[in-house]
Amino acid sequence: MNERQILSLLKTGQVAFRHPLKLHFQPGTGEFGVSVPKRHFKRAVKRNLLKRRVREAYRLNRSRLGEQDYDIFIYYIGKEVEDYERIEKSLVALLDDLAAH
RNA sequence: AGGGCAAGCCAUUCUGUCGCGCCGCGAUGAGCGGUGAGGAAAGUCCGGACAGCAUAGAGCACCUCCCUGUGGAAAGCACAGAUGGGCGAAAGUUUAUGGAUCGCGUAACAGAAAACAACCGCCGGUUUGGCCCGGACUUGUUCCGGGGCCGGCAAGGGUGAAAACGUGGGGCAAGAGCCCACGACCGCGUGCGGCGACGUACGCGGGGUACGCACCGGAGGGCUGCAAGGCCAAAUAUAUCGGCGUCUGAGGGCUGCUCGCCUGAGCCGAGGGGUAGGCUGCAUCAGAUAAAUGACAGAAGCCCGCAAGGGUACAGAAUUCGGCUUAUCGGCUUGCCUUAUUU
RNA sequence: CGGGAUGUGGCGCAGUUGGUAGCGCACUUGGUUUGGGACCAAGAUGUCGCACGUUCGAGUCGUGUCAUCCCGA
Repeated sequence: MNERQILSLLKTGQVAFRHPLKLHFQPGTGEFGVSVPKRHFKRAVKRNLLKRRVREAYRLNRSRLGEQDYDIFIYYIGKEVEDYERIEKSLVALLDDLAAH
């Protein structure tokens, strides 16, 4: 996703939240993006680690969305580095809600 | 064996499951093959490459660096060394450094004084009519002591970060490098050693410190930076108002000033309108463009702990290279110092 | 990625030639008032972001470091 797509998604898309993730979504072509704010994690290593965990969780669980494709952008809202299990749990819950909707 | 110093190096390793970027083959798919973070990729503190703009030239400013030699494109760079200081028992380590001392400034508090000096003090004088007080006696135009006054001195003075060479002797009214001997320091000259900073021996001369500014000398510096710059696409408008100007010349020529040179019809301010998407720059086996180089699990090694168990750093490329600085669990190699024991 | 600025009492700020660190608001105590506010008097409050260096002596000078903020397509 490029900057323009993200801005339009943030503007027009819907929002769901479950600690430590915030999910922006709208029906689309299956675009995906992640952001971890520099404000909470000063070191690039930690930001990269969190982005990779979120991406991995999305990759393994995106099939839960079913037929409909969504453009999705995820903010990492938490202030601590959470382990993979916790992140996956949150994301699965979010995706299940979205699919049910 | 313990402790320490210096230099260099490494940055855990394997397996399984599921995956990612780029390149090549393939047909665009499936697939196959290759390749994919660091010693600091970091901070952005220096210096380059590269790019754009500028560049007839001259002078003055300004900024940076400053012991010596070598290396280097250069550097607030590296290595080796010199001298002084700090730390250490030592191995070592750390820090400062051009010249000149003519000029200016500062040295709080304390202290007599912080750089002209003279508060206490020490010494001399106070006479022919000639200051004051006390004492002596032979009662005076006398003598003694003190104060005051005049003059000399800078040795001593609880301070201070720092006090105007040290010790001994001479000298003097008292004193003083005032003079002498020895020593320390500074400068100059000569010899010797060294490429050199410098060291050393001898001789001669000298006597108020430290820091900063200014001064002098040498070396370097055009400016801006990949959000530079190039290409493509998209979009349009300059309505109106004010000021300056068209060869007696506006404005511009991206570090200041002066001269000079080049260019030559627009420029500046208010106000208004449009676009802000993509490719390239981006490499010599990383080369993305909201950014790949991974996630999870299990062993082995190492460390801590009686054990259960825990720990296994700092940290993630964004045009690129040479340095510097900072962060960093732990380990290896080599050389050296030191302590203890045994032989 | 590049350029620039700022860190001083609780808050907002001063502090140049290095020499006991200040101001306003807020705070505490006392007075005044029936009570409160306002006013008057007194008082407390500081690792000067952190570390090292230069110096006899650093808020001030130098170097490094941390944090915050601003600007630039």
